[in-house]
Amino acid sequence: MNIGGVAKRTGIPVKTIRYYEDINLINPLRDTNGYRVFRDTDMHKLAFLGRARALGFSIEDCRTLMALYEDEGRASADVKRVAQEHLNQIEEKITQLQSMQATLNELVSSCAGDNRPDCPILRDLAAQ
Amino acid sequence: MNIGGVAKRTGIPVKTIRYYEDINLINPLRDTNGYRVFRDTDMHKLAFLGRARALGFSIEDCRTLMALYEDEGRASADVKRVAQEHLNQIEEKITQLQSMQATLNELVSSCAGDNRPDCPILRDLAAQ
DNA sequence: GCCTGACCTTCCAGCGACTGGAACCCTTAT
DNA sequence: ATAAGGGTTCCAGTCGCTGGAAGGTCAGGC
Repeated sequence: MNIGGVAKRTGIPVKTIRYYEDINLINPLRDTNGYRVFRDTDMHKLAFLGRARALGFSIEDCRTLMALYEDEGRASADVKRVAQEHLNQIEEKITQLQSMQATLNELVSSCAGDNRPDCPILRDLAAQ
Repeated sequence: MNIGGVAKRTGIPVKTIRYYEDINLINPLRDTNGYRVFRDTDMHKLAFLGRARALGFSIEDCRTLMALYEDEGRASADVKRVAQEHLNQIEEKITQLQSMQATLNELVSSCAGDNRPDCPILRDLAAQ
């Protein structure tokens, strides 16, 4: 299958697929005309990548996870560690965003939002 | 005051301050030796930027907010709109991250994390 | 007057994960 | 023969810094 078909099937943009080849996440064959030819294994890998990326794993994490997936002798502990660390980072990020959200919520709801210049949001940012 | 002192006072790294000048967020004077000289207004601007960035506003939002701050004839509605939009994006991001968190939590807690290869995390990613 | 060390300067490159665009080749249908 | 719709490579840009190289400046001690 050509790259366009793969993009349609996996939902991963053509450019992204090419990029994944560039950074050696996948390694499709080439036709005599130079076109990429994707086998089932390539499609599987892309699907795997798509799901891992959707869970927010970094490209390097994806690389690690794929390697573990292909290593029959892996220890599930290694997989779990990667996932746990990623989960921790997500939780940290959520906490951070929630703190921003709380502050912003307060500021936004205390701002009249009319055509007068007086604004508690700017007052807070200027910390007068 | 020189850039080093400003960095210490505001907590904004030297490199970042120079970058802010580069993109015309601030405009410190220059001494005869070429050193940047920061007035109170520059420090104020930097503090403003620091707080806005800490609330997650993009650099372009910061530019807009600073312009509004300096415009005595502003309408608070304009400020509110910027903040509200930003808040919406933060809330969207939180929702997204929480969904990842839920999935990852399930996967992580269902993985034995021992030295055997069997792993529900990889099974899920492979969607076998 | 010189040395050292801590400042300061500019400029260029790199991060992550794509994305857009230019310039060009291949295939298929009309 | 041509046009549309694939495919290819390569380069540049996104965002907000950050690191490093190469060099100028300043203050204090000898």
